[in-house]
Amino acid sequence: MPGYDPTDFPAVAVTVDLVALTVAADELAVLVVRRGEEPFAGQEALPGGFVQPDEDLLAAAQRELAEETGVGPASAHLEQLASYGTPGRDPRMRVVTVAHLALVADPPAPRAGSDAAAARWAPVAEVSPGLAFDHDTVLRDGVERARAKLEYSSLGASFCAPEFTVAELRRVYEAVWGRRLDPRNFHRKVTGTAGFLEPTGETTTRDGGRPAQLYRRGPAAALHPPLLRTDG
Amino acid sequence: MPGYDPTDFPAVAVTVDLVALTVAADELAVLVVRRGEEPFAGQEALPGGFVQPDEDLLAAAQRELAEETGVGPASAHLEQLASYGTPGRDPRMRVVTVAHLALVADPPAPRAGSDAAAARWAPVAEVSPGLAFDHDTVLRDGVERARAKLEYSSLGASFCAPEFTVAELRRVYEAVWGRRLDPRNFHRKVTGTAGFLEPTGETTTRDGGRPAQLYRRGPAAALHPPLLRTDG
DNA sequence: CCAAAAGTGTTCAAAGTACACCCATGA
DNA sequence: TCATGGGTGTACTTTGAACACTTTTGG
Repeated sequence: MPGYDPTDFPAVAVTVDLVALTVAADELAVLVVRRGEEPFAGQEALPGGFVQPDEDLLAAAQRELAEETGVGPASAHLEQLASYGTPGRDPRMRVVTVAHLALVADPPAPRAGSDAAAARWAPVAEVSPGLAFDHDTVLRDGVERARAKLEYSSLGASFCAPEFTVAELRRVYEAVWGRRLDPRNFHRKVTGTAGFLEPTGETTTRDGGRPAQLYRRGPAAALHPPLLRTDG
Repeated sequence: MPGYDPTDFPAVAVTVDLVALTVAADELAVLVVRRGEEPFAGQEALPGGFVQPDEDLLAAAQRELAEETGVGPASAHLEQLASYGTPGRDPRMRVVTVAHLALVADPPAPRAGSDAAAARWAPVAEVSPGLAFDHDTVLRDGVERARAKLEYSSLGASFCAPEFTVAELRRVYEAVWGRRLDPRNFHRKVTGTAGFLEPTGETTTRDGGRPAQLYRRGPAAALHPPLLRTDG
């Protein structure tokens, strides 16, 4: 391994890409931007950009998320997903991208004024085959990660407002997994798991029916046993 | 996002690092190399190196693994782990490393003749606090990933020779998890899960006791329900 | 009153856990 | 013979799954 010098190693650009997911209208949606330039001009792509010289990878992803949606670090879950660096994935030059997964609570209207002209939240199935670069693969990996994480963590609450009902949380699970869940067993499961939910003491009737308890996300990370395999 | 030009984006080097694990003497061991130059000269580090201009990330990791151990792609499981790019993690310049996790069956004597002079398989606890760069973190993440994957896949067999007994496989699990398992329930579990093991029809007495059936790894990926929480 | 949704109780089946027990081998 | 480890059977407990049922709101 020779000494490090800019001429010693290949020219590689490092970017961060975002798989930003939200649940809107009981459907899993992803943030995409319309490309204005070649390559893939006119096609949609995941938002992304260069990592700045003194910027951590996660910080770069946070910056991108804020730029495209206005969502700050406090209102979304953000974690690294995987890196993609196949030669030729960007025809212009060698680009290694570190993809990140963001779970966003409320679908705030994407800011049209920023550098990414036309950003929008689109149902995953609507854009999924058809994204630029290798972003179909990246999106698939992100959705798969999100599905897996709901099963053994309390991350599903990241898709909900700070205070939410069990029914709202259940609709998140149903949207992400694409499967109906038994409301009664779901209720028993999430309220019966220590640390998963924190009751606020207040109730609401916004779902219809009788007043429902409002909860906040609890500190628990584990839900481990397979969470409800059935439908209702 | 401006056009791509080597002067437009920060100079970043991309490397691959390896968390190569094996089970030797009923203990989880990791491949480390002794550094000969600054920074961290004299300290041990995970093996790694630059990604070549037209080389895929996984291919680069395969090359590194072969260079350091002589192990080819067929005899080891290799997957991407995560990327680490905190500014300053390498004092010389900005380096983003894509860490990979390798599970190696037999601990072949590391090749001393290669560019990494002194490579060795060391018990994880022996080197763990004390590695160069941020490699303690990388190693911790790799071990955590390995532990998790054993629970819901048949990857444990990657630590065994092509043909192995249930007892050998159990010792792998015990080494990785650092916990004793009930031999009888373990046997029932792995032989009772469809696709997990493939009997070869032959037996051996190398473990002592009565002749034991030899198995190969089956195609199954899922083991899902929590695999044995108890000790013997 | 009726529909809809929250929340509880009950029952059944499946899976993990503990452990007694037998079998085959080598020393 | 005895110690060692492979392999089977069995009983107990926990958990998921299905579903009947009551309660409380809005229309």
